[in-house]
Amino acid sequence: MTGHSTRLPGGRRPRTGSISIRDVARAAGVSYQTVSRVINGHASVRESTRQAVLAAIRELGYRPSRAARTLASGRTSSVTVLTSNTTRYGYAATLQGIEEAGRAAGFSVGIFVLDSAEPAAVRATVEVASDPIEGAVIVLAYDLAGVRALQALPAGVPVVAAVEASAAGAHRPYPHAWLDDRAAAAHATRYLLDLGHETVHYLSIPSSTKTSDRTAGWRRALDEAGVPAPAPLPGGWTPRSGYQAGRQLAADERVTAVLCGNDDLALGVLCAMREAGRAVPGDVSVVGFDDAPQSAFFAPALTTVRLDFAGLGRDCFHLLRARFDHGEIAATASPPELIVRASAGPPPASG
Amino acid sequence: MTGHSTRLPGGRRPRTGSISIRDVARAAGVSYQTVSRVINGHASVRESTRQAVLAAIRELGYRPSRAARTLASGRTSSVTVLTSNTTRYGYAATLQGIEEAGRAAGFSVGIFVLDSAEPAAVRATVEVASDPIEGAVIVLAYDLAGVRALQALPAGVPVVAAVEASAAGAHRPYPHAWLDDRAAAAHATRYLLDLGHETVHYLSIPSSTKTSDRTAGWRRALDEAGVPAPAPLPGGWTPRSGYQAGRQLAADERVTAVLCGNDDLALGVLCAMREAGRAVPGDVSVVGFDDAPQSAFFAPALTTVRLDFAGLGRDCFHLLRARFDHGEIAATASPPELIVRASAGPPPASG
DNA sequence: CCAACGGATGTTAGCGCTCACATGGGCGGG
DNA sequence: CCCGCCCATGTGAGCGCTAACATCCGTTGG
Repeated sequence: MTGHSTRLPGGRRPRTGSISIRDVARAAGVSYQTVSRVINGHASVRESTRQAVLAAIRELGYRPSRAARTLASGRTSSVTVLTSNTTRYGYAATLQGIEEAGRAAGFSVGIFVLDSAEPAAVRATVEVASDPIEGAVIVLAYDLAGVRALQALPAGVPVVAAVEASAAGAHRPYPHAWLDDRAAAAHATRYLLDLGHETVHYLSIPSSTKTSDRTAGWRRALDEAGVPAPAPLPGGWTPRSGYQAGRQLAADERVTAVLCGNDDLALGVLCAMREAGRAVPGDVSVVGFDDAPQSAFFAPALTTVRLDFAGLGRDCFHLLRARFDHGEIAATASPPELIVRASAGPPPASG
Repeated sequence: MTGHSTRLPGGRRPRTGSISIRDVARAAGVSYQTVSRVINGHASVRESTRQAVLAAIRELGYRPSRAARTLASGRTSSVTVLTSNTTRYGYAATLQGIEEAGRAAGFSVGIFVLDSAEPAAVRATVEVASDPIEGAVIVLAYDLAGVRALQALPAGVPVVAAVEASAAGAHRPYPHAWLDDRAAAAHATRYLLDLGHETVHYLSIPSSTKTSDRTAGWRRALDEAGVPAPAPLPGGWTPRSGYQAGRQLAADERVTAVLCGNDDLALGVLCAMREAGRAVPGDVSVVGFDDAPQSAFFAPALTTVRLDFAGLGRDCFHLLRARFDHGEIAATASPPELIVRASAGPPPASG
């Protein structure tokens, strides 16, 4: 027998070819702990040592392993965002905001999309998405799937939610950030009313709850003006859905103003009106929601409510950190703002 | 002295409160290795044992730690996608495709956005994004930032790229997936030519390389038809950019057909034409690229090229896995397809 | 001139998990 | 009736890193 040259019990695969902190230490002639100190910017490392380590790092092309670091420290440096969609403007922009804030703080952000609002499916996705150590989660709870995800999240997972306007009385057991789309909807409705319209119809996006906030804002404005609220039309998210609803709206001579739950819906409505020979804004005014980059170029240019989704995303991230670090965070999202363009005007002369 | 009750050297914080495989093992009365086997679906675990372990898992609410698993196995189960944007339709849809395929395979997907194409910025982002153990990266190299990221990626990082049509002769040192937008551009151009237009103008998106593939396809179709190619107009990504270029185009009586690098650009052009009193498609035909969900509802409905970004995303992911697992993957992305709607028609009667 | 100090560095343990191997108990065949 | 085999399970090691502590050294002040 060749003795110790035989594979010892536990003699291991050299597995990954990646260079570790130990390789760097060897190259720099220090202990690996010193390397760790350099990486983490700890004080009390002599400048010459630090330089030697840095040189070794560069030479070997060493990059730290996030997994190992997370495991060893117990501190995570990544967030997972749960969303039902990545292509819709509001969602994508929020995501981009989260990523921006996260990257600035040295966090990596992961995404999980909720394919369906089906409780079992949501539960399954949530299950894998909520890692006990990678932990932190941001849920885009603009819709049913998101709200359900929030509920399905195991207790103890640090979470913040991006939600529709926070209801005054609603108790939410998790930190959350929101854009005041309730006030925004009220504002847009009032704008239309002030233009002289007798009432304003509302084409809604699918709601996350029984009472959508945009719907609530619209209804409030109508109530305050003492105007009876027509039944809101339930819409989807897409232009197609807006188009279908738009055909109904166009067929009804009495509708002269319609507020849409988002710009895609408004685009569909615009298309349906054109097809039906109803002039916008001559015969009917339409106002959108979100101010997607395209909306200024619709025919006619869409009057809409601008929402600072990226700011909301950043706020969500900061809220998450605040939860662990300190206590205070300043909101960075701009308040909603009505962008007046060409798609809304006074009602036609004769009623 | 209370003896061993004093903190031993190395006596540790019980740090994370999270339940580990060992807690489950204790609860189920087996070794932690058996728990590991159950989790990983290994054979040779007696059914009764498996059930006991499963019960313990449920009861304790145990969820495996991805970090620990990755670290121990050396195998990663996550991908990072590098992109310069998340809101643009093509990017967002590709991302969604990657996520879908990834989730189906039990992978988590992270994103890093490249804020700028500035080499130093790209390098910095790439540096943090490429974890030596989480390793795998998909780059959305539709633009300069993406292409630079590809170059800046440290050697040894497993990477696949989503690129513009693969140039026949171009040697790419990494696996990549693409949609044949070169052929698609040629097809769209030919369509316009066949409609009777003397030539076709091209409004390009910013190119990742000196020779964009969409541009190349357009030029090829023109060459094949023996038609001189007008200078392509350099555009950006946004409707605004399309609008600005569109004003120039509208001012030139000779342009009767314009192909746009994406639908946003086309939207801007449509807007500019309308403003200039040039009828679409009566006076000038415009064709877009991508087939965003909005495009069918533009005024007029946009004739455009549909690109299967989600399929491309899925392909990228599978390519990445194939690199390590087996060798073959079947493309799932649908080929580009010209969607004929209302924005293109024959040129005006008199030349 | 030596104790006490403190800055720089090394040592030990272990995060939660997987891998390679060791072990034990039930079974069939000689 | 005992051996060898295999299935089920346990044990030992270590993935790359951080935290806590130990140690070593050159100073300084009494």
